[in-house]
This record gives sequence, structure tokens and C-alpha cells, in this order.
Amino acid sequence: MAKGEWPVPKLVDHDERRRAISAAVLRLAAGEGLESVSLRHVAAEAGISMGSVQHYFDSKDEMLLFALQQLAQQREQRITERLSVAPDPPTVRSLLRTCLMEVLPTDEQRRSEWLAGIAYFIRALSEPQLAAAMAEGVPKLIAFFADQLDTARRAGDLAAGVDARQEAVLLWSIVDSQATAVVLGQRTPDEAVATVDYYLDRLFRPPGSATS
Amino acid sequence: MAKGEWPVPKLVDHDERRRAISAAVLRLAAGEGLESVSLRHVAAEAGISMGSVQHYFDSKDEMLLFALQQLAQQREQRITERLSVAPDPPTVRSLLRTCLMEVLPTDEQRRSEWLAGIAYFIRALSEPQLAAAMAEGVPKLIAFFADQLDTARRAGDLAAGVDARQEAVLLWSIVDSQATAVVLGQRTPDEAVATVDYYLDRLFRPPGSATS
DNA sequence: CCCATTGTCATGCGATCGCATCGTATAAGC
DNA sequence: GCTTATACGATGCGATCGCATGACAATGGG
Repeated sequence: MAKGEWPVPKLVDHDERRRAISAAVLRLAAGEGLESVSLRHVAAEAGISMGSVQHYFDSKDEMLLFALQQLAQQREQRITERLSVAPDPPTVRSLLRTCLMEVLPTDEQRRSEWLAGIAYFIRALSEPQLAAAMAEGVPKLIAFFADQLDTARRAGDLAAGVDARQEAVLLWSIVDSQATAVVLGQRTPDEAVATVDYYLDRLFRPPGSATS
Repeated sequence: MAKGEWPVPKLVDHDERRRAISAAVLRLAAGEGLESVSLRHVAAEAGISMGSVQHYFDSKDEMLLFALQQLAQQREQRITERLSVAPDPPTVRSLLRTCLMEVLPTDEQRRSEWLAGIAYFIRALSEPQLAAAMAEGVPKLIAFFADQLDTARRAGDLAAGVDARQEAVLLWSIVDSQATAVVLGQRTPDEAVATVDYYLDRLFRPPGSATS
């Protein structure tokens, strides 16, 4: 063209390659921790050469950041999908339970996501960009919990003396810590589910039936 | 002596040296993560040569394990000290609150402990020895919580429909997750304390005063 | 005094790291 | 067909890693 720059015809999908590489990063991070995520290992895991990895990411840090963003996006997308499957929720409680169970590492997919997230944790302390990517989704989820709980509170479905905002924080705290305990092998998925259900029982117990 | 082995005269306290080195390990782990804990860095942090570090620990893994054990021992010792200071607790609630606040990262010392613990987390997944050292203290603490809660339940101090064991798990879950959120900067120590106090309020609310 | 033992440090080795550079193959525009 | 830009792999470099080895000082029993 008359312009000095070309539209760049490209024969491969650049973003798709980056996602494939970041998937390899997350697999390695979940399996062996971030320490063993080297350019060479990532290349081997993705089945390409190290040079290709460098071609799609300017640096290792950028690759790690992209992979973390992909992780957060996947999780958020899966939760919204689960919520859209049941657009007419019978109760607030079942809606919240769906979200909580979606996050708990009850299968290999979610376990892997938790492990990868934990692997990024320490590095996020010294790299603000990673911390921002990690902390992005949680406040939104907590705000959603608070909104739902407030709806239930107004409908009189909650126990007495319940603060929607604090309970939303507590709900996330419980699934967060229980998820950690499960991936560490300290608790079984069933125990974690039982603990979450126990707390939902106490949270949604109507004031009138406190003695039952 | 008649034996071929000597009583070993020793001019330095072997264990004291190991503790000093492990303290350097924990400082580095809390500040930069386990990835930057190398023999050279540990030696520099402890103010000795790398050869000395090797002299006191057969391998890096043994050094890391010893440091983690020291960390767990310190935490447990500090909790028991805090409990022994108040041998005549006015209420179960204040006793539990003391334990919970002792664990929360409200000062630099506890924040550093949490960071070091988190730094060990991922490695503990692939090294059973580390996992065993990490998971050692928590069940004891939860069992203590459950005992205390059961005492309070029999005394009628708890809200209706409360399960002591589940509540003990929940208490630990809350401080665990809140501590993590604090060290990540997602929440302030004051907010974490407020959340814990809120939950204690709900837990210890007497059945008769549910409407107040 | 002699010497075995320990504390401490310096150094070297092989491996791996992130990164830069190069060569080559391919596809699109002139 | 030639140029240009991209895709991809191979290789080298300096740094750092864990670990092994040897040198030297200090100590205390024979």
C-alpha cells in the first residue's frame, strides 16, 4: 500500500498461540510451582521451541502476567456461565451455593486453577502488576454476594443480626480457606462442601425457626 | 576416652547457629519468596560465608525444612504463651479472640510469619516432609477451638444451632483467609479484625437476644 | 608437643537460568 | 522474481544455582 506499514497478513492466530503457551505455563505452575516455570520448560510443555515462546512474549514476566490474566478470565467466565445456566434461580441460597461450589476445587480442573493461583501468590507480593491481576475478580464476586444477601435479607430469609457485606466477606473467606485446605490435602472436598453447607444453614436459618 | 569417638568439645552452639541461619532463611522467604532463598543469599543475610551454611546443613532441603519447623514452633509457642498469660479467662469468647488476634498479621512480626508460611506453600505440595511440618499445628488449634466452643455451648453462651467442630473449622478458615487478604494488601488489619469480631458476635449471640 | 576434630572460608564444577542473536522457511505485496 | 515481514528453531553468553573440595585457624585430649 501507499502506507509504509503493512496490514500484516499473518498466517497463524497470534492470540491463540499466546493462550496455548499460557495454558502450558499454568499447567507447569499448578504441577511444580512457579519456580519450575522456565522458558525451556514452557516450550517443552507446549511442544514448541524456546525461540517460539520468546517470539510471542517479550519477556518471561510478560508471559507470566498474561497467563495469570488468562487464569482469572477463565474463572470469571466459568462462574458467569454457571449463573446464566440458571437464569431463574429458585432461591438466593441456591444461587450463592452454586457460586461457592463452582469455586471449590472439587475436580481436577478447579484444583489445578487453585494451585496455579497459589503458585503466583508470593510473586504477586513483589510485582504489583501480578497483584492487580490476582485481586481483580474477588471484589466483584464479594459485591455480588453482598447484593444477593441484601436481597435475601429484605425478603426475610436470613437469620437475625446479619450484615450482608460482612457475610459476603465471610462466605468468600470460607471457600478461600477451605479450597486451600483441600488442595493441600488437609481436608477432603466432601468435608469442605459440608462446612460450606453448614454455614449456609446457619446463615439462612429463619429467625422464627431458631430452635428447630 | 577409651572409645574411638570423642565427646566433641565444640566451641560454638550448634543448634543456636542453625536457628540463626534459619532465621535468615525465613527473612528472605518472607521478603522475596522461597525462589530467592539460595545458599549464597542465606549466607549473606546471616552474615557468614556460604561454606558455613553448608557446614550446618547437609543440603538446602534440610535447611528449608528446619526453618519451616522453627517457624511452626515459634508460632505455637507464642500462642501458648499468650494463653498462659491469662490462665483465668473471663469468657470463652475472649479466650478465642485472643488466639485469633494472635494469628492475624497485625504487626510486622506476624506479617512476616504469614509471608514465610505462604512462601513454603507451593513447595509443600511436592515435598511431603514440608507438608507435614506445615499441617502440624493447625489441627491442634482447631481442636482447641472446638473444645472451647463445646464448653461455651454447654454453658448456653452460643447461638442456637451451632456445631462446635464446624464452628472451629470456620473460625480458622476466617482468620486464615483474612490473614492472606491482609498480607496481600486487599484488606487492612482493622477490616480483618472487624470481620472476625462480627463473626464472634454472631456466634456468641445468646438465643434469647436474637432480636436485639 | 602432636594431632584429630571442628569452624570458616574460598574456589571450582556441571547444570540451568533468561535473554540476545542468528539462520532459515514461508506468505503476501510490488 | 524480488522485497519485506513474520514464524520458528538453534546456539551462545553471562549469571546464578546446589554442591564438593581443599586450605587454614582454633581447640582440646593424648
